[in-house]
Amino acid sequence: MPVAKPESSDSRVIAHVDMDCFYVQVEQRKQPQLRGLPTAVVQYNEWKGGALIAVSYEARKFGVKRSMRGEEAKEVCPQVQLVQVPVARGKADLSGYRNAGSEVVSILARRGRCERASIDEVYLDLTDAAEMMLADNPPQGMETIDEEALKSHILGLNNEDGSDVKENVRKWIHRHNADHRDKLLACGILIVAELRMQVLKETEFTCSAGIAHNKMLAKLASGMNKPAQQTVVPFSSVKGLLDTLPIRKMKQLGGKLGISLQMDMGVNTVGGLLQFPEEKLQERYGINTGTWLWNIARGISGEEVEGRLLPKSHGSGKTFPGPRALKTVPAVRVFLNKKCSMILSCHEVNVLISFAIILACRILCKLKSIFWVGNGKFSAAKTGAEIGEMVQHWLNQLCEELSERLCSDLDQNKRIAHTLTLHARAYKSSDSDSQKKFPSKSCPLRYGTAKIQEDAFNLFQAGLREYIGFYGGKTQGSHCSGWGITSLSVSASKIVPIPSGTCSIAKYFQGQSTSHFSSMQSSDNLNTEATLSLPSGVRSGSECYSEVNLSEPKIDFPKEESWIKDTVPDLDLQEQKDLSSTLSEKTQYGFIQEDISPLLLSGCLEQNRSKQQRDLTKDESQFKSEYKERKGKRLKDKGTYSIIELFKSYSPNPSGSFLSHEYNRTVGGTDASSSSYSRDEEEGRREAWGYNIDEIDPSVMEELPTEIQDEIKAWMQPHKRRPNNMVKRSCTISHYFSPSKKS
DNA sequence: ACGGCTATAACC
DNA sequence: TGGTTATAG
Repeated sequence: MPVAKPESSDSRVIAHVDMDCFYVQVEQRKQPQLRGLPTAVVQYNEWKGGALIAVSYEARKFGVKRSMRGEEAKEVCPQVQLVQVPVARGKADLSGYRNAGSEVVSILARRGRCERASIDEVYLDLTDAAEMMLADNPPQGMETIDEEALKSHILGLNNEDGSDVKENVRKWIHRHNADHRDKLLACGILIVAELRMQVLKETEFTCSAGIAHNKMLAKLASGMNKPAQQTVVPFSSVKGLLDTLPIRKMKQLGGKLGISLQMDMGVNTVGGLLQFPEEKLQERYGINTGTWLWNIARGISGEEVEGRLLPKSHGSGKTFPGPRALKTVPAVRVFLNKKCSMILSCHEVNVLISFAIILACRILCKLKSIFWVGNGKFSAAKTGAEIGEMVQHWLNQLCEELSERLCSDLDQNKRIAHTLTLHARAYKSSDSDSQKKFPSKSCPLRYGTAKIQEDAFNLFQAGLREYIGFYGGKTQGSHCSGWGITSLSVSASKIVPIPSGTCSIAKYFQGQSTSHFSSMQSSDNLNTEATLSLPSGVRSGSECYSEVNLSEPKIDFPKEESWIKDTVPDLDLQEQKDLSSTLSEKTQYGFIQEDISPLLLSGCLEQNRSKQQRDLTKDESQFKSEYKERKGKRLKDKGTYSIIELFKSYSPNPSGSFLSHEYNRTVGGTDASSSSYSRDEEEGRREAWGYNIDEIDPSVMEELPTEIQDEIKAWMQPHKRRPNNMVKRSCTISHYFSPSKKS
């Protein structure tokens, strides 16, 4: 798993910054009266006081630990303040913490390349900043050293008998005879101290940091002195550090690999690895892991700090542990059924009363099952159909959250996700292979909450078909009863920035509209060129996505309302092929530019529309005829419309445009800027995508600055080397049009 | 059959 | 490739 990347004589300055009990700090900022008190953040308060996921340092003094239950925490520390994780849509909502993390990242990114390693951790490459400082204003010549920097811990600095620790640090920083690497680290100390103070000042959060020559050592160091302190690993103290470092403390070695090292190789410290030749380690753990191990034993780790401020994927999930599993036969029902049969078999009881009781039990069960769907309290259900409803209910919640997050990512960072993946865990109580895993499934991601919900549910059904397997129809009815779902999650990945052309055009308009674009621009945009410049025909026509099998028969559940629906509008076979080949083309590397605007429109605008307007989507036959029509027109489409639509979608209000009405009319002949869509306007909006390049008033172009004009011109005649392009694009657009079914 | 919810990366 | 597995906080 870890990949080898040797690099000797590493003179970089790398920092790892780790927020102190981050969730607690976020809650304390919200409720300042909690500051200084033993505090813990807890999620799901129903069962034994909920599970702790973050513990303040004050509370840790009392022995409160992560992964305690709320009640346990109260036992060891009665005065502990328990704050609940916010709940939205029946699940924990971490968005407050994610946003707080972004605040921090935007500050830490100021002095060098910055990699967001998790919600509360970043790596910084401060080499350039340190070299610059060394050249311009070296610490050795500074009169005073910042107080925060003086509080640093420098590994290997001998602080003996009551000597003034800060004074020792000051001397270390000031040393003129230090080697170049130590001097660089001295600069790193000052820079990181300053960054940490800025973080504190601007966000009220404290953090700890490690400063070293590579990521591995910086990470190691950041955890050594917490909270609110920083630790430095000079080159000279690396060996001493690793020689005694328990091997499990090393990142990546906290799991099975670390256990294996201990058990199979008898190695208990990182330094203990030194005795093995590289070949031996490779032989045992594979070429990559082997070299990696050999290197870390020597403190070598060439991993670069990636310039990435934003996450690579978004996900939303929920577990339904044990008793709460989304399962077929709930305990309560079994219990009641037993009672019922006991009563029935008891002769002295009046038959009429028996029936009344049974009826009452049935109603109770029914109520519970419905109630559960309403507020998530009960997991009672009895048939596959009802499990389906529960799954659908939760998937809808998860997809809603995911969609919301995708939309803000699009808004704030101008990025689009291309793959939707569904994960689930399930159990089968009766069957032989009960430990069989529920397969995860993915498909192209279409923007828009309803579409994501629909697709996710289809993915679930595809997974379920595989998971349950097909054992005949009716005879097996009873075998289907013993299964349940213990976790569900949906995630969006393959997130790429909108092409730079679009971005620079967007920036031009940014100047004209008011504050629509938010501050967090990622350095990821740099990747855009690379993405776009990749040769487009590289891959042969092979499929990019394994298709969810679209034409499988429905599963027969015992007595069944078959809740597994057909998954796609029934296009003819050729059309389906077109669609899928489009998908593989589209998602090859990045995407075809023309795909953007349908995404933007059908996605985020739709999100802003009210729910009752959602049923405006076209029905299936309309969709099909429109699809065919577009197939016919494809050669006329040149991609122009997508520019226009893109502009519209950048408008500061939900539906309107920052372009003037005149502009809209000129360009599209449709006024799409009213604040809500009527059915007609919806139609107009759709039709707008069909604009022919010739329909655009040339004067529109002339209003733009020349460099933008050039960009657009280049954009209008793209993909010369790829005559097939138009066909594929056309299909893709139809794909985005595909009607959302009810959900 | 309670440690929940995310996220990343390597492997095949 | 997508899907699985390991890892971490």
